[in-house]
Amino acid sequence: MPTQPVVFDQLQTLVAWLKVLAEPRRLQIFDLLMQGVQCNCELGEQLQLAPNLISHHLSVLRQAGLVDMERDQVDGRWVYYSVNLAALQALNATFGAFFHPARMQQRQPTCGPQSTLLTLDTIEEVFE
Amino acid sequence: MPTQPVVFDQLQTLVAWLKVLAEPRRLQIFDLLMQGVQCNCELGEQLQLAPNLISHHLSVLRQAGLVDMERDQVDGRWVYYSVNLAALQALNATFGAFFHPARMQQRQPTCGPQSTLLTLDTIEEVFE
DNA sequence: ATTATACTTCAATCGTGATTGAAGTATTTC
DNA sequence: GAAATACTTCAATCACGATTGAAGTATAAT
Repeated sequence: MPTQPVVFDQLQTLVAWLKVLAEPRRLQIFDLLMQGVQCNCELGEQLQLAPNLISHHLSVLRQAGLVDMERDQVDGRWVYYSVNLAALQALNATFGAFFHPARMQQRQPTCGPQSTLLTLDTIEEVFE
Repeated sequence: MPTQPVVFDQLQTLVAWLKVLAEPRRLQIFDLLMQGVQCNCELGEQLQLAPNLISHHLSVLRQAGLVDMERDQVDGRWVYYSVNLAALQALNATFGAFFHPARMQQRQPTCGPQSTLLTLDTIEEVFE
């Protein structure tokens, strides 16, 4: 029985991130925040989306640690949102590692007729 | 009004991929296929999942172009699945580009009190 | 204090997609 | 040709999450 290629926890973390980002509006919001700090109303105007929806999506992004929030020092009614750089770096590194083409391996199925075919890799084992 | 940072189509494509992969079982299946060719039954045994579910997830992965399918030449009842290398490369490149930390930019909100504060970038424009 | 603004939270509805179980298909073996 | 195997497709249920609308909160202006 082959060992599990990626640790379960890593996979769960990756799925959590993917779930958060696999939503058009949310990905757009994230993308807009890559352009720099923005407030709810700016995002809403650009995406033609109601403020409560923006707020909701931002909270999801925030819970995932992908986005930071900061209240205005002068007028506390305003809230500014930005991408969390550390999270972005972690995200990028994890994605890059997981989906790196070099991780792909050669392997024959262990069941079906193919499993009995000899490959260049296994043929030497037979003669031992 | 700022220009849209990423073209809508690109974003949709990315979301489509993310949706497909943002599912624990599916990501596990994809991860297992990174180890090499496998058939339905092998995957099912490793994940303790019914064959029809495996089949369903594989068809989703296949529709997204991420996974290829091949019938056994000797015994056509057996079907082998593998990761599509070109798709993996495209995926990796797109993710890498989108989530690259270097894409992050400095920007001040255009509304709220912050918008009236002068920055080093904008202060020279004022004197023109 | 009262009102207005900017945003957040809550409750309810709606839709998409995961899961389940059963029927269907393709292929090989007897 | 009939039975068996490996897998696929279909129909139905279930659950999670997006959306909506309304109430709630925090802050500032009057």
